[in-house]
Amino acid sequence: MFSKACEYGIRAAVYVALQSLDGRRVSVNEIAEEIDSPIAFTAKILQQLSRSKVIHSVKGPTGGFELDRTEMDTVKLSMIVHAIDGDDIYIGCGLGLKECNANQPCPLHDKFVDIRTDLKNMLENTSLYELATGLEVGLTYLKR
Amino acid sequence: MFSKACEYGIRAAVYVALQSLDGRRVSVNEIAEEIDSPIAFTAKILQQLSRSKVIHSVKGPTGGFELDRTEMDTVKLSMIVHAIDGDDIYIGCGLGLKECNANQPCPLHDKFVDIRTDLKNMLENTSLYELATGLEVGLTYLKR
DNA sequence: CAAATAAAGGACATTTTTATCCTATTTATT
DNA sequence: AATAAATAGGATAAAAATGTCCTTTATTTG
Repeated sequence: MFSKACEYGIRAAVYVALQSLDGRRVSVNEIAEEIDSPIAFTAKILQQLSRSKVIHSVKGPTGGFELDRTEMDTVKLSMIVHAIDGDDIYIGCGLGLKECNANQPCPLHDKFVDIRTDLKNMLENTSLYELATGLEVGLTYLKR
Repeated sequence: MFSKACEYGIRAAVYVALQSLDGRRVSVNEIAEEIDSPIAFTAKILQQLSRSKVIHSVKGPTGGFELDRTEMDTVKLSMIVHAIDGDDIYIGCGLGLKECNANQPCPLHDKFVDIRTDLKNMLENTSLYELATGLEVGLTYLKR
């Protein structure tokens, strides 16, 4: 569904949000350790997220990644997916046709649109804050 | 969503079904031409589908690929996806966690399950016959 | 100011996916 | 039996995704 990069990206962003709830800024090393992902690859992804304004980065000692409380509400999963995987999930045809649309639909078009609309809505309505608080109260997990 | 191989596989299978409605057996070359896919790669995918009993292959002159009318009803998209992409779409965690399940869910688990259930149902309830007839009456398209 | 810390970024390596090419096998037709 | 047409399958190539390593840049602290 999502690329590996995107999976790591979401997990990383949720972890950053979780720690930011406590006012903690976190390093790439800590993030990779806590979400069980390859360090250097995770660093690249965090760069992307930072450039896309999904999370905030600070260089130097005591630096790291963080999000302020308002951003956690504003940042939806859709922004992360878009920053890393682009908009394939939203606009692409399920069967890979270039010119598939409502006027010239592929055999799967209508059925696919339904599912994708649900996915899109879910991503656009799910904030990092929501996911981070679920983790905080021990309802969900990020490792393994 | 699906791999390129799977996209080609579905398009190829639907085209085979469409032609089989008219009792026509089709060659790899014709299929690749009609669904606008790379010939040799498409041949490999057709081999997979043939080995998985999704379509029927016949060697030699006048040979090619075909499906009988009953098979078109029996063969669902889920079988094609399973034959080519395996069951990642069904069982994998949205965030790539190995041990994600209802007891130890990732932050996205519940929301993901809903969407995936819909996708699964769609794939399991959509037959090649249904897709082929849509093409036949000119409601849908396979190229571009 | 020097040293240490942490992200940014470039270059490269590995793995997986996608794609091609060539030979072998099967089979219909003459 | 010979030929030709078609799929099967092995070997390889190319491209994309994933992953690693090392240097640069920014910034805090002593």
